[in-house]
Amino acid sequence: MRSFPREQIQEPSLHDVLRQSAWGSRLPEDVLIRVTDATEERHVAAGELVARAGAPARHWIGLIDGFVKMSVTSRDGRLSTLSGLASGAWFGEGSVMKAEQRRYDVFALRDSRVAFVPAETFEWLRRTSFPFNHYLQQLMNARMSLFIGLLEHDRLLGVESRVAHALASLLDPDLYPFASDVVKLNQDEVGLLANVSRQRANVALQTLQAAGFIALERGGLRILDIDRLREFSVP
DNA sequence: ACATTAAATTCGA
DNA sequence: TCGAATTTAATGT
Repeated sequence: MRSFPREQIQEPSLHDVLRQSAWGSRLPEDVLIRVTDATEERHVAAGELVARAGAPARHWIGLIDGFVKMSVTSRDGRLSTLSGLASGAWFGEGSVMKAEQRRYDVFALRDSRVAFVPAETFEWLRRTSFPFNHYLQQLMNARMSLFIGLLEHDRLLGVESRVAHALASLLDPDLYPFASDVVKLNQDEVGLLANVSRQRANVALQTLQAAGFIALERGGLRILDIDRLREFSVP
């Protein structure tokens, strides 16, 4: 049999993960235990679906660890990536609250650890917990600014700015409380997020590197100046 | 689209 | 188990 000398790091338990999450940290322990018990956890391999467009939304979904993209396929089969989601992201609350079908496919871009909070539990939290509602408002507000900013960039700005914004959005503290400055995305995946070809993403990334905003590494990059990256705006 | 380079995997002692 | 050889993936132009 083979042995795996490298990856022997113990994963934190689901309960610990939830307790440290942006919303779980606001809840009393007994509530959190109830939520943990109801929540199921899955590992999703890179390339697999986390959620399927058209399926009923029965869960609020948390990305404990990994990277995931939201995308839609149009009727003629064209694929468009709408947004990437990094570790610590909680999403899908919109469809759950409206008790409707999922609007987007969610694909794992790398192996991911995912938590599924049942809709009933989610609704119970909404009915009973003030702090949880406060968190939800903050989350939805952060998402709103993200998408408005996205539209703005998409329509008015050039490729380097779109790439810059796509990267900056991955460090949004409201959406990803535990984000590190190391973004483990290859240039292909950066291209997907900014809606540009891999080759063009490469050129844009090098421009951003020359400006001192990021440092390129193999298989990823390091964010050096998040503020200037966020504000970077050229037509 | 092609060339280069870094990383991962296989192979042979 | 070590390092050289080969394959594969990411990057740069």
